[in-house]
Amino acid sequence: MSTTILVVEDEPAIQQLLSATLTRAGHDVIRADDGEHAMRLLNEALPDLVLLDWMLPGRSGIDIARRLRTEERTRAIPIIMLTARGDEQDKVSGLEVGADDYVTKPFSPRELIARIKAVLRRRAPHATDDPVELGGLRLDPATHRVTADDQPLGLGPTEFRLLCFLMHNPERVHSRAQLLDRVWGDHVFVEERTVDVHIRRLRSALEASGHDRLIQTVRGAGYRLSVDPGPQRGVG
Amino acid sequence: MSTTILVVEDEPAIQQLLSATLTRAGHDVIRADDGEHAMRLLNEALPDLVLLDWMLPGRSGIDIARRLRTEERTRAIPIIMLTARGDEQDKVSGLEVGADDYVTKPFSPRELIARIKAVLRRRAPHATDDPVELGGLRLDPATHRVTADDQPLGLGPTEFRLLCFLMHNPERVHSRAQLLDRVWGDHVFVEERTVDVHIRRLRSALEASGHDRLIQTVRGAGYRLSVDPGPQRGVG
DNA sequence: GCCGCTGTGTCATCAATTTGTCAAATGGCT
DNA sequence: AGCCATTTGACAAATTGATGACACAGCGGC
Repeated sequence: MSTTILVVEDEPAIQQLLSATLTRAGHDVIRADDGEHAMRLLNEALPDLVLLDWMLPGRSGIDIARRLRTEERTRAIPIIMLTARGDEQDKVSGLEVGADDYVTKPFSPRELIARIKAVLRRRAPHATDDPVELGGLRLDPATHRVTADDQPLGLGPTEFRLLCFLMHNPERVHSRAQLLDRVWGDHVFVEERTVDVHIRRLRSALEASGHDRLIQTVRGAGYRLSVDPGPQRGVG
Repeated sequence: MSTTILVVEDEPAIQQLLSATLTRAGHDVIRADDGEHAMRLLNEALPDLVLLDWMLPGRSGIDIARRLRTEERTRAIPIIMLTARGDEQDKVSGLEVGADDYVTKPFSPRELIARIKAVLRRRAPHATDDPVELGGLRLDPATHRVTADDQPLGLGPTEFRLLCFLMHNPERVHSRAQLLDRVWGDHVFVEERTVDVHIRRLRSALEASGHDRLIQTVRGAGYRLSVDPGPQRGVG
């Protein structure tokens, strides 16, 4: 998970703790000691999420949040605020300004991580939940079911994702690199040949119903999902 | 999105917050301070959705919900209730009366918007407080009873809510995170693995009658309630 | 107030699947 | 035939889910 988190916290000890916790959880961390500092950093690069202490010297947390929400460029960035325990007023004002969630001090690292994860997940646009159908093959993301001519198929998680991607982007050749990016995730370190293996696994699952012919190999280029078998070599 | 939302909330600050949040999200807002007020507004024009505080002075939220569900004219209007955090009884009674969803206070605006959107999207299904039945399993929100082939079952509170949610949303695969959100509540902090444990408890309660097979594990995705056992891995 | 219950959330551990890689086999193309 | 790209079968490591045990908080009875 290569998400960058901006931590705005004046107390060095807490800042250190936050930073360590987040780093250990696999996030990149940028730190700011106060509002001014935070604003400067925000001008350089936009983080994926802002973790904001509500009680800051000078410009208070609420100011920063408000400003983030005002400007077009930063409006979409999720904000999690750190508040003192039991300060209801903080929570209300924070949520009013548009914070996405809050964590009360003292916080448990696990809880912090969990909330960050939850917020990031919530903001992820829902991948289309509509069923796709093609050449007798039917895949329903919502129920996580696949049928070939109404016969249920059992696929492993990766095969499912692979087929899901192919069915949403049929009639197009996808290189192995593209498939790795889109199906496996951004920058995972996996051999390109591994794609072959999963294509094979997917094919053998489709074999029983003869739907394996939908997955075509384009020599030197990649794979394609198509009802049309395509021309044979030398044939018009 | 020109949806009109009726907000029923007695506390001015919260009402203000709700109104601001909803307006910013592009909804039209009508406000009522109490049950009577709400009823008067409902006589004038029907909103597309009602956001209802469960704890109201005078006529309680549950009364309003019940009345909305009773009258033909208002029966189809989706209801989202606002409950205090962790009030189990509220959640259960809310489901009984037929609320479509609930949000616990304090709530995050983003979450609220998301739930409203979700409810509006699926507006159609969701029987009210009628008993749900599926594959010989029968759950009656009104009496808080569950039977398997007419044999009464004893379930703990959480297991009941879990089963209730699953039976209202069958076939669909729910990730652990989604289940935590929908069954446990908004701002609770529990491990995702805990869902496994409760699924197991629910299963062992259903085991005696063999209904545990209704609860299916979808590896890498979550859980699903369905009569259709689904295929084994690799089988066509 | 004390005590035993019930319901919950966490863990540690075990079992089952899934997955990334290799290396050898296959097959197309020139 | 010779060169490559792709297909396949086999494997060991890594994930992921199922289970049983446990500690603890809340509750009601005594």
